[in-house]
Amino acid sequence: MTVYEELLARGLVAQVTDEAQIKALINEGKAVFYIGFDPTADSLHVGHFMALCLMRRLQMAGNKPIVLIGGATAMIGDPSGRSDMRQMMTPEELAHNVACFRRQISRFIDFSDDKAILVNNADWLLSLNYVDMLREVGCCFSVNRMLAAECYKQRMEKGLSFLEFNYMLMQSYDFLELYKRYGCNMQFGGDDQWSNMLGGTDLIRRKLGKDAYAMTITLLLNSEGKKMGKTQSGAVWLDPNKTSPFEFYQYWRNVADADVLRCLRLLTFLPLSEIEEMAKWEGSRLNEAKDILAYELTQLVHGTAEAEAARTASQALFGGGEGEVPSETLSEADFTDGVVDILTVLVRAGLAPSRSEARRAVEQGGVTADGERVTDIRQSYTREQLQGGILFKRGKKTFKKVNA
RNA sequence: GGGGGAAUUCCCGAGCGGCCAAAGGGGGCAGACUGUAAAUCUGUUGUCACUGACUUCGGUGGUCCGAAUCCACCUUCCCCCA
Repeated sequence: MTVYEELLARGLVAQVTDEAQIKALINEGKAVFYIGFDPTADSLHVGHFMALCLMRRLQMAGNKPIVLIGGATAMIGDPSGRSDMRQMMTPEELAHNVACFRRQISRFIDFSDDKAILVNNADWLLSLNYVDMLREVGCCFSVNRMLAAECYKQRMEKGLSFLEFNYMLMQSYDFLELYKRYGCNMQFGGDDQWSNMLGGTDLIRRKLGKDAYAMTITLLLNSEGKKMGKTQSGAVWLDPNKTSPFEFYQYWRNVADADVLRCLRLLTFLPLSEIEEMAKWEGSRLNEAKDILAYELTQLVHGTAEAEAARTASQALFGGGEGEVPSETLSEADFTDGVVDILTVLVRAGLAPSRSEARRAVEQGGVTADGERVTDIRQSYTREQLQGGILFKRGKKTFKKVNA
């Protein structure tokens, strides 16, 4: 199976400019392609992960990846598909984010022996002269066409600032610049990037009279059409300090039945034949597929040791075996007269954001300590009781081992 | 630049002087049922020293016994005209 066929079969391909050309280029390993990552946070998330995996697949097939960090574009903010303007970041925040991105990306892509390139568009965008830019690049864009683009639809109602409106030009300029510098002939990106990417291929054609190609990756949506990789407390991050390997594992272990197969295909490197086998599994057996999904992804992002640990911990909690569970150690200050009350424990362990919520959880019978339901909000524990650690659960899926 | 309108709790959105911690929906959380799934039903959803107190309705100041509700100024956004 060729690389392109595999991408298709996995459902990774959303839109392409010229399928025949793209197919030929990447199958023969002749693509020099780039994907841009705007450092809008201090960690990559699942969407980035998909893009990086795609890079890896293509790199393995002999193509050359260029990772573009959007140090300059992040200062503008891509309005595509957004309903609100992004918050402007300070240069300090940006520099920090860029450093975080670099560190994480290098874990996924092999930069040795010039097999891949990492660049920052701040290196060329920041020094541009406004009037020159308008004359050279601005003249190639039709405002009429831009406004008609699907990605601005929401913004046509809520308002779109001129700042953000320029984002498309910046991204297009990046593609042109990379084409000139490295012979970059292809750009990949999330499906929401389609118009920006087309802007690039258009610009290259107008300025250089050359063809370049673009392909977008399917957005990771669940069966209800919502973006995956998000929890109520925010994104599922790749940084273990922001989303622990255990939480990361649990996120995937808990996907809906209807989404497991799609996730396996889109996110893992497991052979398609194996995944098709799992498609035959029904009912509760799908839990096995979820475990495989969770394990595979945790391994890719955090390594085998962490994946094993997360799996063991998970099985311990839900199955009854033994394993390392996330824990929290109380400090002297948490004890009053040698005891801690249940509400303090829940808040300190991060199982409840406030005492009020902890109280409600207990009152509604949602809290257990070592399997025993806690029924009294005045319940308290001595240092000795906590010495060996007590497993507190809030609901079925959130827990912490608490030690004194 | 001129004219009109809006800002409410996580989101949407009601409220237009006391009965407002603020309707309704969505989302979240918990319980029942389950397979760590989905669907369904129930409860809950500002904080705390929790049958009470405190802080919240863009910001600041004011009127009033009393303001999310009235007045002034400010900030931001939307719409129409240019």
